[in-house]
Amino acid sequence: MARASEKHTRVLEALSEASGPMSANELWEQLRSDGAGIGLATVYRALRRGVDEGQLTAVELESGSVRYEPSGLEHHHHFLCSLCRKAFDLEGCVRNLERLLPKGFRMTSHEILLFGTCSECQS
Amino acid sequence: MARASEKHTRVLEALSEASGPMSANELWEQLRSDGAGIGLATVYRALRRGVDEGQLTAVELESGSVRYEPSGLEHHHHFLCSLCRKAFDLEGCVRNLERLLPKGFRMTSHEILLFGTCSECQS
DNA sequence: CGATAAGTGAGAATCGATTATCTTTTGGCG
DNA sequence: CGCCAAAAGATAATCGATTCTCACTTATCG
Repeated sequence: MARASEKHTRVLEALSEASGPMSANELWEQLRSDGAGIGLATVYRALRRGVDEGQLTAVELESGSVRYEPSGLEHHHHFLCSLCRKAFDLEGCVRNLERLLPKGFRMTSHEILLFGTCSECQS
Repeated sequence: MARASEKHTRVLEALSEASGPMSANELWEQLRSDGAGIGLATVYRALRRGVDEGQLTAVELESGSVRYEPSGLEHHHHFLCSLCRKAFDLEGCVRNLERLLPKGFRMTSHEILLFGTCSECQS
């Protein structure tokens, strides 16, 4: 049976404390620099199990890298910093997206992504 | 010097007639089914040159595949059909995106992506 | 008509992300 | 304490997308 092992827990914790969705690699680097001896494979395992068990959700903001965030967050969107490549959660949404929809199309969800430089990279 | 060869031209033409950005593979399949004997490598070459020369722009709507569209289109967004995976251009935009921006962040561009089923796949 | 640089096709090679493998470690329980 | 399934680590293998290689074809220009 699945155990809430320490490494597994740390991956989930890191994500719930993050300011935005993170990729496997970002998590791996952060956890190591935090002093956790953890393998990349373990990070991937934790992410996969997290998604399978419903605690995590995968978000795809750009080609070639999937990021993860805790499930059940309030509806929100993301900001992707062009310099550090980090993703940040944004609050709020916009209205009337339906009016962009062509006739005959049905919309089930949407995504808004802002690009630019984050406050860190501004300096 | 670069020549405007037939194959190269057909890739650009296909893109300018498309109803949305297309991936290398989509272009390849469409051109072949249109009766053009063309290799995948040639499609990639045409796309790369198109981007280099400024006629094409790459857009990344989902992880693992880059799509291309003619440069210089009016500002617009995209719809991605969850069934056929095709991307479609949308007209119009929304206002007040700036208000989503956290303090200290600078926005240089944005992207809006609607998901659902296209009119074709509705039936 | 050549000559030659550009273009093409097909498949091998590469690349980054992710997964599998296999051995070692660890947590929980009798 | 000792057992054993679950976890973890390290690294090899895989996967899909893209690029490279190389032999062959085709414009273009003198």
